[in-house]
Amino acid sequence: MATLAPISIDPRGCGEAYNRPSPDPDRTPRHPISEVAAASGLTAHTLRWYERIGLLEAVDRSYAGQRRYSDADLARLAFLGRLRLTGMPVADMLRYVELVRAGDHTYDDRRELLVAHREEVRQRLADLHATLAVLDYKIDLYSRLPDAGEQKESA
Amino acid sequence: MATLAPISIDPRGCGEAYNRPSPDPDRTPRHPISEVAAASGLTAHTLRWYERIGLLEAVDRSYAGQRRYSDADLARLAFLGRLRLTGMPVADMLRYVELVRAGDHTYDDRRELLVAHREEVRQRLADLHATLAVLDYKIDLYSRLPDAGEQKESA
DNA sequence: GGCTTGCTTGGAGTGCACTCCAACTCAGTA
DNA sequence: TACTGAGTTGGAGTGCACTCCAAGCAAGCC
Repeated sequence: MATLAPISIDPRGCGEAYNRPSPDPDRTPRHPISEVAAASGLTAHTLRWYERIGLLEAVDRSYAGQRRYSDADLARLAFLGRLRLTGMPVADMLRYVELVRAGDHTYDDRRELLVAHREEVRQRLADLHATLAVLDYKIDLYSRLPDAGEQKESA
Repeated sequence: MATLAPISIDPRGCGEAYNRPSPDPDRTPRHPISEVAAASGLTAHTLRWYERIGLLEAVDRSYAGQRRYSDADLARLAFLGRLRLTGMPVADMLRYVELVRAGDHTYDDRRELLVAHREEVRQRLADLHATLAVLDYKIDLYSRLPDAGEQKESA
């Protein structure tokens, strides 16, 4: 719901980060949930929920059991956030990450899914542009006719 | 929910149609709900619901009690459809039509409301554009690496 | 020790925007 | 006259995506 604040990490890198051939166990800095919430525009609630439903791989924990997000987690989140922000249903996002988890032989399916979403995005862009024109027209109209005090029957 | 099929009437004219100084009782053709549903992309259910909650003025009825939408109704619907399609909450749409009903002294408030929505629309446009770039990047990536059969660990 | 702050959990609750239901009326056709 | 199809109603139900809750734990500070 909240506008997704741009996260510092390039969202393009995320899908790839999923299936890194695990060279070494990722020594990048770790982030507590509050920080990730602030950076991603998602609430801590939502972050936990995404993990619960499988949108996010189980996140690392501190020895006290608290979540510690890696930079790769952030990158995944950034991309997922973009998908969500542009209206992809959570169910489709889930399907996408399941394809990613399934391995390299799902490239075609993943591409197909993204292409379909791109079409949706283009359609929305067109709708928004068209509406922007209408809004400009009406706003201009109202600006030319500032509050007329009162006139004819109104109710 | 359904994509709003473009309605044949210019949506810019609608707000004005609300407060026509009632010159004569509008002799334009009348349309049954099924036709309006098809034209507007809203379901008949939704059209009745909009009327019930006050988004639409009580629509004229045939002598048998069935709704007969005027062209002015269609124009209002076209604009409301645009607002809805671009994410304005129904509550805000309701506020807008209440301002319209309240009379000509609410121009400023109406303009303010539309300006706020225009900002939302612009923000969405920016988000969508940014995401489009990411999608292009990843789709291109998947196109270059078509299904790798299988490789490393996948699960 | 006591307090605050930040985090944990599963399950229940919320808000929005429809969407459907059952029972009904009316118009048109055979 | 029977049937079909399109319309009517208020209230209840649905689906999605969160969002909150209560109860609890651990760390840091006075």
